[in-house]
Amino acid sequence: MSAEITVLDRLLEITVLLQQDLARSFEATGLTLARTHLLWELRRLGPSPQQSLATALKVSARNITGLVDALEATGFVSRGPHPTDRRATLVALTELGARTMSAMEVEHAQLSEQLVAGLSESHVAQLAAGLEAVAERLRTLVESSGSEAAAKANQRAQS
Amino acid sequence: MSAEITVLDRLLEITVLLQQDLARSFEATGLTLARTHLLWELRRLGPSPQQSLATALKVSARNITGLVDALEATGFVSRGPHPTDRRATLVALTELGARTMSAMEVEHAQLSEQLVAGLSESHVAQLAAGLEAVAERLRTLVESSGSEAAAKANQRAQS
DNA sequence: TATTGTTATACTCTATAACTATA
DNA sequence: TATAGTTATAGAGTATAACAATA
Repeated sequence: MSAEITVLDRLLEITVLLQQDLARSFEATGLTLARTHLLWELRRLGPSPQQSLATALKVSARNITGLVDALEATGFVSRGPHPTDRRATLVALTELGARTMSAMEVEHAQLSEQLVAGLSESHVAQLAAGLEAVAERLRTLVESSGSEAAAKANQRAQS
Repeated sequence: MSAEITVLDRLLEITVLLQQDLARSFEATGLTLARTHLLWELRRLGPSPQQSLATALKVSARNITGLVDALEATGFVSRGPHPTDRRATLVALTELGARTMSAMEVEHAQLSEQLVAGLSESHVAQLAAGLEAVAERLRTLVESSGSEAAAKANQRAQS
């Protein structure tokens, strides 16, 4: 019983620590978490209309406008015309943006190794499997909450 | 090599999912993450001066003023005089605040169980041990970055 | 009519600096 | 002099709603 609580508590602790570590690695570039997240997706997707980024980041279109404004002003991305849709703009990584993301990818790989340094192959495999199981349960919870959220809110509002 | 990457990537995914799930559970109460965090600490510490809360949450005193303002306006906490130091105010949970935190504690326990539901006792124990190892490495990284951060920033600024 | 992106507006979290009242 | 909390100011992230240009 207390063992289960420990897993969640450890995950919450790790959540905080990971964010601190990521924030530290951004400091040197002047980037923030939200802006880096956008760059990271852009590297994965290639040049994209803002609408695609809004969907990928699960964030409003207005929010993307602001993030791209800031990233454009600091030289990490550029806006260009969409080849076929004149309503849309294509956001692309600049050379600086691409270089920054490459460096971040290296740091990501280093952190991956450091996190499990000293653990045996089999322990790492077990850990990965356990995390996959936890992630699967969380995915189910979050997805199902989409439909339950409204019902719950109504329930409590009436009580 | 790719196994290590999987552990970090899983943790990052879980980080996002956990925050979504927590946000969902706040929705019903009208609380936000930052305000709930304050209430959670208050429940642990008991009635506290704002300065103690600033230290516990690792956040500026100004920030605490804003959070307590909002929580006071919505009835979750109350401000009272400090018995011996007339400069300080004592922040305490109201009956609503205490009731809300009790409910949240129950949800926390339920989530703990759901996360590892279906896993055997020994798997859960292994998972907890693996997470403890990862957390330990992260703690070391974040602590050491405190002194390294300045040096790294200088390095990159010069290159 | 529907979609893309922007302007307008607003709220939350966060920080630093200056100031007041007390220690 | 130092500390607790507030006011003043600022910036980042987020959201909804109204609007223009284009599909």
